[in-house]
Amino acid sequence: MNAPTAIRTDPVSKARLRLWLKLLRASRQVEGRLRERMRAEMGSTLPRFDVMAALSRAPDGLRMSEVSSRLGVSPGGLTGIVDRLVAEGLVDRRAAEGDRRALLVRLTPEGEAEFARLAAAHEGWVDALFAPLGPGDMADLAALLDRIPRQEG
Amino acid sequence: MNAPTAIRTDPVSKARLRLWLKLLRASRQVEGRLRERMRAEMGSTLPRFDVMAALSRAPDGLRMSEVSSRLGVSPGGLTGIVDRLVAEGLVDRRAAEGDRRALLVRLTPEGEAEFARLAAAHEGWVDALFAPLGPGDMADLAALLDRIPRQEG
DNA sequence: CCCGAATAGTTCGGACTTGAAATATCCCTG
DNA sequence: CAGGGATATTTCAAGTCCGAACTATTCGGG
Repeated sequence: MNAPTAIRTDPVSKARLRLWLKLLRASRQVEGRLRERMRAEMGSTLPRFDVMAALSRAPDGLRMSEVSSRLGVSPGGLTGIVDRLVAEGLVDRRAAEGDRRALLVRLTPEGEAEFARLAAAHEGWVDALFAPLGPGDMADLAALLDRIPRQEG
Repeated sequence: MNAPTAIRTDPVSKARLRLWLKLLRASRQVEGRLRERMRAEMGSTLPRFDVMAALSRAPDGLRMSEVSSRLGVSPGGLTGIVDRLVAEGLVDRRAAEGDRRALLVRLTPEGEAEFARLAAAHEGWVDALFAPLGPGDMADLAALLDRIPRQEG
């Protein structure tokens, strides 16, 4: 009678699907708000900000490939973003010593100032968006997210 | 001495920033894998799949604006995706009765078959990616994600 | 030393994204 | 019943993204 073996769609996999959709929605929600404010209040974009954030930690510059892999953006896509940052004078691109294939990309002083401005605003926005989560919640959420597989595998 | 009031960068807001980056990375990681397999194994894309998924729940069709708001994609962007689905014969777009501004979009029989194929594969991929999380973990994660603000606010 | 494989970047084509402007239609109010 | 504001959709420009093809350079083995 109503044999459980006849269940067609495994409820566990459906639950995982719903969880994934929830995770995706949450992430998109936050990202969308950050992008909107970055555009409207700062006149910039998240990809530009991400690249500047990576460079801000490396005063001596990073190779294109290093930025690309750290941000998880494809090398082709990075070229365009850096092109625009260079055109705006926020970033500096020059040959790496010892390897004529590679380029070193670095923030200019203007780029550092601009990044400081964007980073302060960005941190405040994130702080506000995640305010409902207490310290324990944050630790729990971080631990759970760590259980989702990374990279290759 | 060492007055706490002098702390320059609030560690709580830094922790929130790290948490957001972790959430973003997790989400991008999963999405990237799904996109890759959708492309390589199914010859499709996530946006197409998302639109078809929305339509699959509405046998009588949905308005462009309904699909757009359900998926959180801008109306302009939706036009292009639906254009391509129509060109492939997977979707059917026709005038709504009683409102000459609106269009009803619906899966064709071919679209339903294609969606069934994609959905089965997609569910399996998500299932595998979230396999490390047990039922309790999933409930916890869902509850935490629900604490992040939605929509306008 | 030299050639082929690996690596660094760019270029290209195509898809998707947003936000703003333009069109068309609806609906409400005076 | 006419105008005006709201709504539904498309078009457009700009940016971002991927993946594949291409160029340039480096490195390793014979």
